[in-house]
Amino acid sequence: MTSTPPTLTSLTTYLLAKTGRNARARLAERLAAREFRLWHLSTLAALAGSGPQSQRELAQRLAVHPSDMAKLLDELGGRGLVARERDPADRRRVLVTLTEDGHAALAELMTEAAAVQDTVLSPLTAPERTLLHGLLLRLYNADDPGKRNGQP
Amino acid sequence: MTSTPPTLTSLTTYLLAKTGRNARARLAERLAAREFRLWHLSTLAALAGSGPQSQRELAQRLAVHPSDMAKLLDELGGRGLVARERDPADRRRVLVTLTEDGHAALAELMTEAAAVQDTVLSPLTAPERTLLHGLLLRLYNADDPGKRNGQP
DNA sequence: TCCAACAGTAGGAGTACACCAATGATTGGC
DNA sequence: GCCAATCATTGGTGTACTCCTACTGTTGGA
Repeated sequence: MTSTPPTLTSLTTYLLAKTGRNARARLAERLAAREFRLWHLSTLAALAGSGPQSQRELAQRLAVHPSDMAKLLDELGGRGLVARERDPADRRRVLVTLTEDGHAALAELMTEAAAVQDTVLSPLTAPERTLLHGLLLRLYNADDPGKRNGQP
Repeated sequence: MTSTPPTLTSLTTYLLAKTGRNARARLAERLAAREFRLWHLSTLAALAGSGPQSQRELAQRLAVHPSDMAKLLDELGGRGLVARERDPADRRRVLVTLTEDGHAALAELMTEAAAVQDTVLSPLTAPERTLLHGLLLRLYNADDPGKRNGQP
């Protein structure tokens, strides 16, 4: 009875938006159980991936407003997951580093993410998943620069 | 420290969420230029796809709160895109029908949606698009019933 | 005939998100 | 040494969403 109008399901982008939002919501839910939000995961991952960097860089990389990045790092810093210290070379900047606990937390959260992914992708076989990943990656990379700030 | 830093793009679900949200935002933008929102499109499509029906049915089908559906239909009705008349068989219900103008509007909006889709999927070849559509459709159908109300 | 259940409506609450403006500290170029 | 530009931070704004509650009609069964 709750069938979606065929008009909409014929749009690939509709399916993309829906399934994406579903995955996102599921992960957000599990992160919330650990008092985390999606941005926290993204931020930790960015730090692990690109090393210590200034808040400005971090904000730009994640396309977050600098003021929001400050708040995010307050939260992560308060839990000891990141360390903030003034850049001795330029004391305006704050160098953000992932702590040991930060690495550990990131690993945990990524495990959660993998679990969610396993659920969401369960209808697909392993080779199909790789295929999907490849296709999406190409879309993602072409996603390009209409940079409004945005989602984690 | 053998660990390669976990990257977000290695998560298929991350790509899914990102690209989906991108597509969604692009469409929303174009609809906004015509004073429409995504729910309007979904609602019109549902009416076209499943024929005249009560507001309750419509709300359930789209997973919108009934009170919000009332507001949506106010807007669509005010523009002459849907007609609302009491069901003579059960005067509590209101039967919602797509008008001529409603069909026309739906066609226009679907054209917009197709245009957006063409942009978003531009990195893929035609057979790849069909492939992607098939995979997503399977994810979508398995998406299943954890029905919180939600997104258009 | 009465009443519990249901359909639709109006108004508003709560939340999450992206954004902005003002402030203080610091820098580099002149 | 001075000044415009830069970085971080604070506090607050606007806007969508989603949800809830109370109220009006209406129905079908006891």
